Amino acid sequence: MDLTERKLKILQAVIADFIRTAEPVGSRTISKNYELGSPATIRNEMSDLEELGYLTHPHTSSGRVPSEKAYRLYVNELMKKRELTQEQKDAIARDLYSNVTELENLIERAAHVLSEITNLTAFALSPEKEQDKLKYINLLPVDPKTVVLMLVAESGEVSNTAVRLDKPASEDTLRILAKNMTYNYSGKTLSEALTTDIIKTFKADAEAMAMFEHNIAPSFIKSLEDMLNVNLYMDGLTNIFSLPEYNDIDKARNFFELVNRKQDIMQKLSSRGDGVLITIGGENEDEELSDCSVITATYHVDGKLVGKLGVIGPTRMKYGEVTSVVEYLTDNISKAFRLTEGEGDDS
Amino acid sequence: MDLTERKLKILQAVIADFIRTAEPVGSRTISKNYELGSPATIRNEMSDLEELGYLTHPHTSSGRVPSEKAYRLYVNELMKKRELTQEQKDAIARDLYSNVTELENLIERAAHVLSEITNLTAFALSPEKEQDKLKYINLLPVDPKTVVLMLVAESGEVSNTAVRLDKPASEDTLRILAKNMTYNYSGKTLSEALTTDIIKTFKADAEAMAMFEHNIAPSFIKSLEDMLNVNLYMDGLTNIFSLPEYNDIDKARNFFELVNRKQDIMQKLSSRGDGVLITIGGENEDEELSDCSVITATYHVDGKLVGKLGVIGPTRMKYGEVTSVVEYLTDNISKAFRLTEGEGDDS
DNA sequence: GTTAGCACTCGCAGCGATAGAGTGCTAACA
DNA sequence: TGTTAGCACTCTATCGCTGCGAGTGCTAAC
Repeated sequence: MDLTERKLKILQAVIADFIRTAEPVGSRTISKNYELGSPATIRNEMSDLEELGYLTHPHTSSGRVPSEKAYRLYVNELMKKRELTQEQKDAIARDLYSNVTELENLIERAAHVLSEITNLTAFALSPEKEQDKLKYINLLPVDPKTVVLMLVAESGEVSNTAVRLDKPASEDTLRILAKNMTYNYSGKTLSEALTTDIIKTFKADAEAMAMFEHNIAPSFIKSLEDMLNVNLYMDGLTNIFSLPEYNDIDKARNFFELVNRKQDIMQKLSSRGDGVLITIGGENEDEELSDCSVITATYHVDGKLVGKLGVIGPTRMKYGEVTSVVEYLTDNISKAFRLTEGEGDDS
Repeated sequence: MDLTERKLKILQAVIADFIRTAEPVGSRTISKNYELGSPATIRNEMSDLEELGYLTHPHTSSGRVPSEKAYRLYVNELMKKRELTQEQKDAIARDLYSNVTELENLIERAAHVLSEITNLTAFALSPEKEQDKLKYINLLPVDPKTVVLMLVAESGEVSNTAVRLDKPASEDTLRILAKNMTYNYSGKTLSEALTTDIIKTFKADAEAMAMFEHNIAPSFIKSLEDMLNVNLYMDGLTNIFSLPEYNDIDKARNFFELVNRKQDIMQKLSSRGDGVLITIGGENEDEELSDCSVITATYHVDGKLVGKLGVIGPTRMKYGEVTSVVEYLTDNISKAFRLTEGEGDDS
């Protein structure tokens, strides 16, 4: 790793140029635009860099292209995180908060903003809710044989489902059931609630029990599952059409088919580590992503809810810029939601 | 329009062949595969058909391609709606009902199934809810300064929002407000509720009024708007990559950019008429759709909720087959939901 | 009215020639 | 010893040319 100063500068120049133009970079170009010596000198240095594995050659008589190793070095040491300008920050904030009332909404917007700024395909996962706790459960009569099962979580999320009953239920019965449920489940995390054997925890008369078991419990489980569900938002899919690496129709097709498998994508993303994480080309375990880079970051809401967002694009991407934006966005989501939740926490 | 029998048959043959192969159809092909005369005869007839505007010529020495006028004739008179086989119907039903509990879910699935069967891009709009009526409104205390505003509509849809209050509210106050709201709004359609001047209809003490006006009314309006919102589901976007007409990267790009503008698409779709509707190429008012055909159909739930689904694809599409599938699907959605709703209507 | 035959048109794949970008190597220079 | 100018060489991309094949339109015969 003991590259000379000049080699580092040349490498950086090649990477910068290639990221900008997507064309192999020749020695003359570097020589002209940077004060690093004559084309011949640059050539010699480039030749060394190639031997060291930082550059490659599409064919003998073409310029140099950075290897994954080069990008890795760039990301770790050379790249400067470009701090966003105030204007950019303002623009992001404006876009992000316009017309947003719910977290899901904010997340969706974040994916949108991210794709707009980076000109890449962006995604965002709504928070994982394993740690969210049930706070309050209620059963509300709508008509004699319909009740609404309402669950409120500590995060503020509310779920409700209309439940059909086999026989009419008295308000009393409902009240008892709801009380019982709240007593047994409030304070439990959603996943705990889901794995608790529901029936055993109950005390009520036979009729109420039967109703609970046959009508309410299934809906309760379904609601919990729904609340636990993580949503994936994607945006900027068509941005790849502007990238020369996807000019080939088959490449474009593969990309779309990849990102269309939402289940796969969600799994891949959620298995990634925390913080800002950059994986380049073959560093992605996934064969299909071997010529893409993926940048993800984690946002936290109230130190409990955790979600991810990021971009996917060709290995040639503006790592510095994208990283800054992704960081800024995750910070802002955390802030925005601590704020909303905070309004109430002081009571 | 007084085409001879043979001309009609030839036209039909050309259309069928072109729909299958996407290649201009030559006279020899027709002559070999159908008993309609020698190549020379067919050529003469084709020449006539061209003069009448039913066929065109990409260039002098290539086969014939059907014009939009030809497709229109085909759709109106020549095409046989291919009744689905029992297997196909079963497969659809299986796909459609697997794991479906809510209407939204069913609609989303319908779009999926439709795209799978037709190999085209399919979309489905969730029902318009202007005619849905409010049935029941409730305000439920969660903690001293949080209540949940719950709206239940006659269609069974339930909406709720957590509302933060400026000051704690007593259960009594909430009960009075909820009663008042139910009294004033139940039986009103969602749009009526939205246009009713909310404050005027109220009678309550000053404090309750203030709380209603500042905290609850805005959430109420938002909830109504949410409930009125129509969702667009699309599926099978990548199917166009299998179509030769989208082998050109620019064509593909345009298509994706078109269907990505969801707002536009929704507007275009909802402004279309009822029943099964086929628009071919230039018949679409929209410039961008001028080389596409669009087939939509309307589904009804309980004779009240109305939504649309359909496909979009090149003018060369299997009109007969697609029409049948679209019809079968809309019928089944109507049935499926009359069923679910029906369970309760007998009470 | 139908059909065989034939000249003609046009798109397309394959081929070679050419230009241009860029390298690697050698030799000279500081 | 490191740097640089010069030059031969390599490889790609582009253009024009050619020949092939598919298909037409027309004419004349049936």
